Amino acid sequence: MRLASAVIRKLELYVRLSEEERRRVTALAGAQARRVAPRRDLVSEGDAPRHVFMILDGWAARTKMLADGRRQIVAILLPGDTCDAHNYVLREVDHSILALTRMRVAEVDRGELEAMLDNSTRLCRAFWWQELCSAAIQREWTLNLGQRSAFERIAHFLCETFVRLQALGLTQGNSCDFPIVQNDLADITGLTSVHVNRTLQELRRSGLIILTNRRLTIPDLDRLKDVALFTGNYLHLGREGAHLDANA
Amino acid sequence: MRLASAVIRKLELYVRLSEEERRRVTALAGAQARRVAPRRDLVSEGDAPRHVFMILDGWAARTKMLADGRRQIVAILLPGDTCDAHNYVLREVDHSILALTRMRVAEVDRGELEAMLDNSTRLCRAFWWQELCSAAIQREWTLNLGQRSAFERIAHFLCETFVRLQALGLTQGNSCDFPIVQNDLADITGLTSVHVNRTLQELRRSGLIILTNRRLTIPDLDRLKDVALFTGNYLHLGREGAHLDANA
DNA sequence: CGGTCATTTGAAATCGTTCAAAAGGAGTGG
DNA sequence: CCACTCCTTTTGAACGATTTCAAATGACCG
Repeated sequence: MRLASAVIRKLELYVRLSEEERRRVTALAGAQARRVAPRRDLVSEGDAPRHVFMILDGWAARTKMLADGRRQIVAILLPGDTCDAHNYVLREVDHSILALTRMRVAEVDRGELEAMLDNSTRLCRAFWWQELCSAAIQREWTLNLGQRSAFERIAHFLCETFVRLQALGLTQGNSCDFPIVQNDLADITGLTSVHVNRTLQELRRSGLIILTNRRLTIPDLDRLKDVALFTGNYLHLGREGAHLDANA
Repeated sequence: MRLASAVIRKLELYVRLSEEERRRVTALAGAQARRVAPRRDLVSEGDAPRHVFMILDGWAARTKMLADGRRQIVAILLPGDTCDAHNYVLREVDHSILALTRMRVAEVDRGELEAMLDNSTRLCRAFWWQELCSAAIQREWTLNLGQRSAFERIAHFLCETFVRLQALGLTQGNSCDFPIVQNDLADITGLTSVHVNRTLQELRRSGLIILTNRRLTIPDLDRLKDVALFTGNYLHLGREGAHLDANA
């Protein structure tokens, strides 16, 4: 099943899985796949947690709203991401998940996921690792919003997203799909869309990025990282579970 | 042992524990207690994760730094908080933990913690719940920094902290200890300390808070919540695990 | 009583917002 | 294939929130 390949690739950023483990993940993710149209909510604030979502394809955003309508995107979910694996502990979710593009999502039954994890320490660890990485990204976003200027902030988001995609094999050379519109970018960075627009122009003028037609090119990633004060350490992409590899 | 009482109280915000479970937690937390002086790092960025920390007493901050020295406090840790229960999965930590006050901390061996959790689904769930709450708070901080004005932002932080303390029984009527200096408040809210100072004055002038001598009084919490656009839903303090209560 | 750290104040500069409108795509139905 | 609509991007000018820099004041500790 090609469908679940992003999920497997994501897990294997942490640890190499056995054939059997890969088969199981594939079966689980493939069985309950569903299509979602862009701009649709996968989950709405206040819902009781139902299933665990695995993103097979497409981009989504975790969003939070204030009573007066102000909206913040608090996380971007990319192919391979599993979200809310343990949320069933809570009574209701405190945020929404919004499809940014056309998507394919597996809505996994939590019991089945647990059964799978009970059978494999390695998988269990790999899912743990994912969750810790999301938490680390969330902390980095806090830093991003609190300390970086608009210019650095947008540059940082672009670096982060590019590196995340790269790890999954979803980049082509120094470019990648980038389906996020300026309005969303504003909700990600806590800026107005007007200022996002001007700042993007500045990034373009500096030759740091090329962004047209929902496609992003970063001619010199190291230079962009520099201006963004980006270090990838918090993404924990160094195959940190390699000592647990199957068949090693 | 009085020492671990905050830890127990925190866990019991989620689910009522059995005598036996309480005894175990107490033993675990009490055995490896340690004092920490204010302004000392408990954990430094780049360290390999060692133990799990349980805060018995005092306040701490999770901090992240940029290469040029800018610093952001990404979370406040209060008595009863357990941090980094599962961090051992990662190679190195991507942030520091700084004591804001004199503290008492239990440095728990991860194996012992796991052994305890293996023996009790209820405890396991309760620790889960804690971790999910921290993640929810982290998301709320992202919203806070991205969307709220300086005035709302500080008000929101004060609400959140007061409510968290209240849940632990660490408030006295409408006031509580508040050991955070304006400089730290600046690093929490992503503002300059000068602006924090002015905004605090504004909050005082509006009669929303009284803050002197490391002591915070909130004459009308509902009013403060209103101006902060604060809703406590993300703190998940509704005894959400009550259906799992021991002896119920 | 001196020293260190935290709070407060002022004035000028800057970054980012606001409001309003124009220009540029992309898709749809006639 | 054109006309129309909707959505996204871009532009301008004025305004406002927050920062910066520098210095004074106040509180606490040894």
